[in-house]
Amino acid sequence: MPPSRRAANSLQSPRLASAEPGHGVTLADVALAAKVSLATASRVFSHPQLVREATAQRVHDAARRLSFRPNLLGAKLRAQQTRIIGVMLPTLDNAVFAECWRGIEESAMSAGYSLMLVTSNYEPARERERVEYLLRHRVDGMVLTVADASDSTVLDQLDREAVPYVLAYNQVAAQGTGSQRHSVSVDNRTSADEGVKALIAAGHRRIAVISGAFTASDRARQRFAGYEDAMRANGLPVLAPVNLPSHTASNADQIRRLMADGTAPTAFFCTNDLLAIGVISDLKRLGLRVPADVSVLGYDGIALGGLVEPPLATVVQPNADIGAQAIARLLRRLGSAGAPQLADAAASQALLLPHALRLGGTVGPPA
Amino acid sequence: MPPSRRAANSLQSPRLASAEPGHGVTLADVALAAKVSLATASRVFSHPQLVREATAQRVHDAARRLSFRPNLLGAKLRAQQTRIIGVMLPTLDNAVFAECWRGIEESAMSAGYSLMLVTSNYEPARERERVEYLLRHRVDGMVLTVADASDSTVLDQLDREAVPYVLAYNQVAAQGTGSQRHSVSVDNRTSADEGVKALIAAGHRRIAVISGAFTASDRARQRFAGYEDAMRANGLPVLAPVNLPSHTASNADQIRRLMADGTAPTAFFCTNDLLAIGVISDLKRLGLRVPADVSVLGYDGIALGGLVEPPLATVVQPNADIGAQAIARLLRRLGSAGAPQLADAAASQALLLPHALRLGGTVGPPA
DNA sequence: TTGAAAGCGCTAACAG
DNA sequence: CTGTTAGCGCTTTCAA
Repeated sequence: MPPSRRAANSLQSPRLASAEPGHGVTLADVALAAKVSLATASRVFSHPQLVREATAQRVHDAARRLSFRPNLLGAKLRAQQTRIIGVMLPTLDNAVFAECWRGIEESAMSAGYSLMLVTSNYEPARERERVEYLLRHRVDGMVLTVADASDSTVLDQLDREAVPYVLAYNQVAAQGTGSQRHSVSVDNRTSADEGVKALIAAGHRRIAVISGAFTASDRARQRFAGYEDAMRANGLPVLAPVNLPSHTASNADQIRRLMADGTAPTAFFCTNDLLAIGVISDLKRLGLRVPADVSVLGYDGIALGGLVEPPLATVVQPNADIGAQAIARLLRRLGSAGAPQLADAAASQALLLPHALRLGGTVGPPA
Repeated sequence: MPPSRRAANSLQSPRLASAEPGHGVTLADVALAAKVSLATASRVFSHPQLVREATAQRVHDAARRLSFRPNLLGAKLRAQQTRIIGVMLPTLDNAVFAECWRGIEESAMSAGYSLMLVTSNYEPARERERVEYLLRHRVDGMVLTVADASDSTVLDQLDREAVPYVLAYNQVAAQGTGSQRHSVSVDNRTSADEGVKALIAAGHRRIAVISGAFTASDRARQRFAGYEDAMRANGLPVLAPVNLPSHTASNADQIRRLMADGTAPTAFFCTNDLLAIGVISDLKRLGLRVPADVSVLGYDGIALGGLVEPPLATVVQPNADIGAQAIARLLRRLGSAGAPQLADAAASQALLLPHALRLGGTVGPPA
């Protein structure tokens, strides 16, 4: 048999025996049934304005009748763009990122984009692996949070390959560094500074910082810098940060040691809410009352913090909005695919969203 | 020009001007560089055992030199299977599902499968929309949690189209109903029964159930049934369930009304931990102490519950494992693509994972 | 063990 | 407005 031009639809193709409605029905089948060409059928779905109303209707009818379901794979392969956005977050176990995902999913889906989510668990090695994975899927762009944006091989790679991406939570230097990186975050340092100043305004002088590993989070470092700013501005002693290994386990021993000291702090600034909730419990187990004996200020503004009693005092970030804006910015970059770098170079690369302080609750005057 | 058979690799193809390493390099380029055919190059990656060691090495070298990155789209389209698993969860804002995702991601990725996550927000309409979306992406199968597995158009559709899926959290009737649905969950009714019996053993007689909307969660209904079992078995009065609209807002008014009643309950069984944490706070705001004045038992065993003080007493589900097992079962079904229904019909469709009670903490004897 | 050839399902020039 | 045609990048018979 010569390489003959078969009819658009080969009836003898190895169709699976099982009759799965919608499965195996191709656009060609629909075109055949609607008595139009494959191209026209295609247009009905991708460029409806190019096809006459009546024709479109015939195609739609046929599609419905055959329960046609477009195979996005074919479209993507041919179109050389997947309309998939890769998302890499450290973990979903921290509500911050779960809330962020809500914003991401909502704005991506409503813009007709699909998502592929991976988590890095704050590990740079896993970041590389997961990003490579997203790249193999030919995502059109990425929204991600990396451990350390100022020293990230993954970001370097993305830059090198000119893959459009927008950072979420990671805050790139305002400007002047020449970095073309885009980010959406709050101003970590300034907001932390404000939070700690509120602690100082409440009368606290000995304030300690509890944080996760600095290596796993540039945000934690920036927030610590904000703490330093506030303390220095008030002539108060900057205490060495306490870096706790786990957010999700009791760190009672470390807390006990801190409080046993003659010069125990009267307030804690925790660089994230999850940590703050753990610290509050540890304090309670030590027989200390919050905020009567010790005040605790968190950072993140996860919904759960507002649910507990007393409510967690914290620096609130608009988590869902961070996700939504990151997608929005990425979409803008993807839209102007021509010369994106130049197009919005004037616009600030680092979008800073407003933060808020939620005080009261776990913050009160020193004992 | 006749429909001529061009060389495998067309040099005049519209390559984008931008030099993006790895982007645009195809298997054909690699084959050319390695001086083998496209077919051989392909085999090196998909069926290494079919190709001579030395040849494979040449191909690998060329691939590395050109920074070749396989385009999964081409492979998927041709292979007629995507190795993507669709995952639909109600929300990630409830830590139960975030924890479950961890198990899902880990076992899927390590099996070489990709994931596509969508959330339904407990809304059947959105369930349909999101599932259709996953289907268009031609996922090989799905792991999902639906609002109500016993009345789900989405599940009916999946059955009709013979799409392999495994339910997570939704617990299908043990057997006898003839349903071929697969599920991984704990035994909701039995575990709730045990939890409530523990409350009774602690001395409680008036126990109320606080739950989310029954329509949004068959688990909530099953857990309520477990409560009924426990109460009836002990000759205690079954109180009407209190269905709260939101997990993430204060429901203080409803709680106040309940407690104002002359016959206020001495213990609450909340059908999920998030709810329990909210209820505890509401109780505290009413000036009631937990567990001194009122006991609270949750359900889910989210990590956070163990962090608060006092620790949340609860029925613990192995969330990450539910996700991991759901993937494992799905993979088994996908593997034996031939006659899956018959192959493991003997095995229980409904995998019940062990639960555990975590007592103490917010549960004590009645006042 | 390797190569040639035929598509997977869809889109997008280019003609008509 | 519609049809013809040539692939997107990859896998997989079928032959050699």
